[in-house]
Amino acid sequence: MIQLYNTLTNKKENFVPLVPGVVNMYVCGPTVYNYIHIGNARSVIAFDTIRRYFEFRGYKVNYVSNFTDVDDKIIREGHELKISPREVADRFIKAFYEDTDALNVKRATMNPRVMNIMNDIVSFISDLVKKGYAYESCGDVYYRARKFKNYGELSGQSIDELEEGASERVNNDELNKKQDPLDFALWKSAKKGEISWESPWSNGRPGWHIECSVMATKYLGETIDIHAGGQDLEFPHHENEIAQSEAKTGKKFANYWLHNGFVTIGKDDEKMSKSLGNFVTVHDIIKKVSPQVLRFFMATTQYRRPIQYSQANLEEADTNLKKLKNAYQNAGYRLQTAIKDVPIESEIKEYLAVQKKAFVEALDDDFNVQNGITVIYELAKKINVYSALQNPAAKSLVALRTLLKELLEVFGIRLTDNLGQEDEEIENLISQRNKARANRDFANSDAIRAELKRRGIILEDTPQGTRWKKID
RNA sequence: GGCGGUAUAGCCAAGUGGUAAGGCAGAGGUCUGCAAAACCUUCAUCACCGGUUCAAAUCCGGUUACCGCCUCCA
Repeated sequence: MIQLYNTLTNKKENFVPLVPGVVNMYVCGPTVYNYIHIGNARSVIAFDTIRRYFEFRGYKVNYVSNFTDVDDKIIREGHELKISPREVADRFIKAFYEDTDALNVKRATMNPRVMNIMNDIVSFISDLVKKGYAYESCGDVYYRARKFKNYGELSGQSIDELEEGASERVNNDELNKKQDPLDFALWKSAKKGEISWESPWSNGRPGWHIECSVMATKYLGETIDIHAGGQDLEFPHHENEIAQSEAKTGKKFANYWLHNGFVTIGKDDEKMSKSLGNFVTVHDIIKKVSPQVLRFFMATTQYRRPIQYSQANLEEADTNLKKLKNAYQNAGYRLQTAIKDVPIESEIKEYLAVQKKAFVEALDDDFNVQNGITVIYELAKKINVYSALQNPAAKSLVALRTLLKELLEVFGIRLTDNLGQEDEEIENLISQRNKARANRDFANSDAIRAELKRRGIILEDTPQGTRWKKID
């Protein structure tokens, strides 16, 4: 039984989907006005990993994540680049896919865009107006927060406390239009020259929160299993989504709310964000660090914990990932000389079952990837020990490395064999080197090894002979 | 001020009452001509104070420090 920490109740709960075997999840996606930063990547990777785990456990996952392509920042960016908002969005949606593909993030079942569902948004808002949950004011439409009785439920705040915070910062212009400082915009009339869409109230565009309510209910149903996003979206974004959706449908919006922790940066572990200006984009980072390493680094930290982004931590992830790759490749190499015609030892069979069970128990517990990765290290060690035996059975080697591969897939890590083969020139150099070694002409043999290393080829002498691989 | 989250070895990090998993780094060793890869051994009393208990990192009370949300942000 999978257990999830539900932000709505602040408790770990058994996960029971509405439809057995199916998970409908909605994940808040980025505003596409720039390359994604590693904080966005963290969220994307965290929920991709969770999705992969659900699939590993046999669920079918319908995964919907939006692109916010109507927004002040996009309009501003468009002005600067002298292109339309749509072109800004197109450009950075393309970049989003490039970056997330590099991170081996599975494509969402669907990535709806705000511009494409304008009619649905207008109709959703109209319903809220009809029901008395929203009102028009000077061409804008606002949501009556106080009218929704559970307002504040998700963030655990009483409405009066929220009111206090809100009243301090609402400016006069807003205050004049709003009946209450807590009310938030569903529709904003366009300023002169701004991109806009027609509506019963004004030519304008939607407020920020409404798109997710519309998309989630439109594509996944009035009640969804899981709604996810960054911790900073808990209030007001998700609070407002609940208010909008539940006021309209009269049904519970989402059964489980999942929020990922932040990426921190610098010696003070400060939150990284676009507004603080201390952000690092994935686009830049993967020029220097293998995207697989970044993926491994993030996927092996439990989604609710903060992640400290630092060179040292990335390097450690790199070391650890290499170790796992080596185990896989060591077994692959040994396969060539392993005994073919014997069955898997029962001890190995049992071992694999025990490890897999331990992995599932770990991840079932609110995706405790730390304990999951411990199982994987244990498995890697076993593989190395088994590979070093006098007479390993090919079938056991295959079974061992298959489990390793399968488990790492959950983290979005793809293992491959990278042993070099069938390169005549390199094979020749290796056999020259081995002749030199046999003659104890180590000066010569080391020179050959150094030359190959210069060309990106690593040699490893094993009891089964010399193998080589490319530096990755 | 309100709400929430952290605090375990040099670093990352498991562990919710029974005597501190795992990884990195470090030290020693095995294998190797030397390497590489790998394996073995070694390395902490859990922020602080007080309490409950036969027994607490784990429960209770208090203190301190850090982070986040309450305004656009994953």
